[in-house]
Amino acid sequence: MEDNDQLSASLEDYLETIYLIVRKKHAARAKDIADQLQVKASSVTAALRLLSEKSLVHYAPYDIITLTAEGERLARDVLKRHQALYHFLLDVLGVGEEEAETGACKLEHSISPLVLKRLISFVDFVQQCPRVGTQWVKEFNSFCQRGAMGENCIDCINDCLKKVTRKTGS
Amino acid sequence: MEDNDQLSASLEDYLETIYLIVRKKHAARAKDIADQLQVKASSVTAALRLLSEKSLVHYAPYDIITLTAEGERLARDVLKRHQALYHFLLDVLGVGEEEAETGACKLEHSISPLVLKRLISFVDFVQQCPRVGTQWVKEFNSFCQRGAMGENCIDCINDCLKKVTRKTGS
DNA sequence: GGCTTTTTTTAGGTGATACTAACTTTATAT
DNA sequence: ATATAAAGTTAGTATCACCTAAAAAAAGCC
Repeated sequence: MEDNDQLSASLEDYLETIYLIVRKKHAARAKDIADQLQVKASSVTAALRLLSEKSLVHYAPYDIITLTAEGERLARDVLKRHQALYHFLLDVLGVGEEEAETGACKLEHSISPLVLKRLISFVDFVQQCPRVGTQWVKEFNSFCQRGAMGENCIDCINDCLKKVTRKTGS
Repeated sequence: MEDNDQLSASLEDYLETIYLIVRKKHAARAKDIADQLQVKASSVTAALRLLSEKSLVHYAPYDIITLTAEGERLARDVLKRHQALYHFLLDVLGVGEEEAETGACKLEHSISPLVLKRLISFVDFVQQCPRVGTQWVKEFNSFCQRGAMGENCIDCINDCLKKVTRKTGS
């Protein structure tokens, strides 16, 4: 009765898509899923039967589609991976929004729990750490464009120090 | 005659494995590949026929296996992705060696050229930038263990500033 | 209600990838 | 050198994930 095995990348995509549609429209139709994933309706039917066998979706022929509790849990997990990668790609690596989105879509299926956890912490750390922060990320972008370190490292660090001193007042 | 299409993750793995075996032992046998990739010998034969059709390996039944120039080029490319990810996971995110290795193996097939380029630059930048560097990476590790920012941010930045001032002598 | 359109399912096919089992070829060891 | 072991191939099967084409069900409209 239970699903021991991991989901395939494909089924994870179906789950994620259903979750997003349900969140927006209360329930999903096969057509919505097909349009979203750019597959034919018959492929959706096949996927729904597999997900139904694994008790991840409530599905009966011609009926409306929703996620089971377990299905929703897994969908949230996929989405969490997606968003962590998206933010890393966009806010740290500084690739564009579109590239961050497609990149997250592809990578989300092969990132392990530990790497995910670390990645989330890292984006958090980069944004929180006064030694780094947003300005430093911009510095990285200049580095990428120039292909070399900037000249004004000491000024950069000094600016950073001033900012922290001012903020904490010590 | 030419291969327009992208390689599958599976064939990339075969190519990468063959490259590594050839580099170590001059030529590869099907058995080596099967052992390395944890598949049965018959699966290797099938893969070799596909790679041979794409002119990526020199292959004849019962004969020894080597890569063509194009095969080697592609194998190096996979390996480059693998190593970039490995270093990011190990040296920046600070997951262990084993996790970095398995993580790189899984992610290497779904990373785009742009993200790859950025990731390589990023690891480089983190290691070169005086504002960041090795010490900061350690700081990130503490952050991960504690789950919160450290208390001594100003000292941390001051240390960093001193180090840079000393080094450049200005 | 009945007709048309849309949606969904079914049936059947393709290609990729791996498997098992049986067979062939090559290597080894006495 | 020849029997046995190891390595490699072939043939047939299974799964996954997509497709097309055609049938069935549901929804929308007069």
